[in-house]
Amino acid sequence: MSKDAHLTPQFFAGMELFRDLPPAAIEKVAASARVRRVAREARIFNQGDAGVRAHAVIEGVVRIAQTGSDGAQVVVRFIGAGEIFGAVSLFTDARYPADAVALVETLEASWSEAELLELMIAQPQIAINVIHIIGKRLQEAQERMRELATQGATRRVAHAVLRLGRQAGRETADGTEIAFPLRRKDVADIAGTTLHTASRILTAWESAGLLATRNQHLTIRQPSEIARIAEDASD
Amino acid sequence: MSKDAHLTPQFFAGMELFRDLPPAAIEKVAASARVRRVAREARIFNQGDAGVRAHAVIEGVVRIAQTGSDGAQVVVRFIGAGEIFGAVSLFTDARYPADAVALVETLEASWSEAELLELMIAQPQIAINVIHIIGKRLQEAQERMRELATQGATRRVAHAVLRLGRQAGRETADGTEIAFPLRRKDVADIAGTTLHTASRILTAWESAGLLATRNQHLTIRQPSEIARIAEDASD
DNA sequence: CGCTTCTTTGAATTTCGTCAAAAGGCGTGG
DNA sequence: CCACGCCTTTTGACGAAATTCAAAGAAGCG
Repeated sequence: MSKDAHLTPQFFAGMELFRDLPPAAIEKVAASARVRRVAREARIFNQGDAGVRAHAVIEGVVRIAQTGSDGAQVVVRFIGAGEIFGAVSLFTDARYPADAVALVETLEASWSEAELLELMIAQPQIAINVIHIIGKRLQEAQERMRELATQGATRRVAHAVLRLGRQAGRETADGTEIAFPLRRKDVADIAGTTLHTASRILTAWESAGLLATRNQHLTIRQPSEIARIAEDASD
Repeated sequence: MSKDAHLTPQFFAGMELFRDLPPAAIEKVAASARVRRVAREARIFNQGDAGVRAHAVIEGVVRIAQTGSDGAQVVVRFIGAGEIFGAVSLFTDARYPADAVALVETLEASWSEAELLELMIAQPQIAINVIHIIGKRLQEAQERMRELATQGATRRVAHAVLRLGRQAGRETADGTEIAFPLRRKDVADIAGTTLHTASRILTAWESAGLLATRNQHLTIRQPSEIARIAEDASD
């Protein structure tokens, strides 16, 4: 990973959070950001931690997962470069509602609640961007709720794979490769099923040539076929 | 229902959306609102409709439900007096992502995207309030996702009932009564199960004296016991 | 090369959805 | 006021789907 090629104001200007801001405001954003390098598998924050900050991934990937009192967990989402996380709880709880773990070595920026609030008052556009971002996530969450409530495991896994491809897909000769390592357990926790069921489904698709996994890296070879399964009520 | 006793600026000032605004701004809010009376069971908007506006319930209750391509649906939430709805899609889609149906006769206010945007630019506090509101909803959605993915139907119904009690509970001699009519199907669509399973569970609780339903009105008689079921991993 | 972590696979069990049908409530209109 | 019809709820039986239990196989790492 490049040392700090991304620590320029240009990077922040390209984030959805800071879209349509004047250069002077971007300077302020860059100046108040705290930047940290995080090792693979390291935790950026834990569910229940106080001292909430707003975070953004500069380079790398972060997994956001919520754990219940019984230990069962769901992957809420993966955060890639330019995306924000941990910001929802800023104005609500003062406690993080989920865990954030780096999937690969990651460079991360963050702002305190006071800093972000000040930026938003000065630049209402930032607040509007935040609404935009979490609005989309709320819609996605509601879709996933419907899927979980009404569809079988196979379709949910198909949706999970497609969503990952859309969010973190990289085109290769072989198909769409998902840019970060994914364990079967991760897929299961996204789709809302068990490690075992997810394994069976993915292995079956692998045998059928719909996708391939090599070293925890998943490649979608026949997106159209997986899309068909995702929509096929008989699965 | 009172004719238009709620159409005063005071009502808007009490909404979370317009919290901490100067009186002059509240006046503007009131002036630009379009107010409508909606009959029981009438649709305020349909999933897929264009021409999105931001809505708020002044009096009554609205059910927000999302329907999949296969017809299966989930109740996303119920909106009571003072709460907003339909606002998430404002900055994202230009299309409503769900249906809104009045459960009882309802008085509803709405603003166009342009109006709300103007209000937010002038008063960034409004945008911050929106973030607060949809942030809470996103957290709730993520909790429900975890429940749907990991818990059995009994616990989910228990959570649904408790959530309803918290949101729309009215204390009576008999216990906490939920302020609006609820069909078994509604409970099922909230909990993410079928009408039949929901009926079995609720009937069993009714026999055990944990709750009562009279004329589609549900009263929670033993919240603590239902809370125990909601947390009990063995259910 | 051995250990740890992840994945695969089989079999038994359970839960819940589906199918089916009857019973109950409420309002309407005769 | 009663009877009819529609909508909602209850209940039973059955079957499919997925979780759980169990164990072995593979792959990467030190």
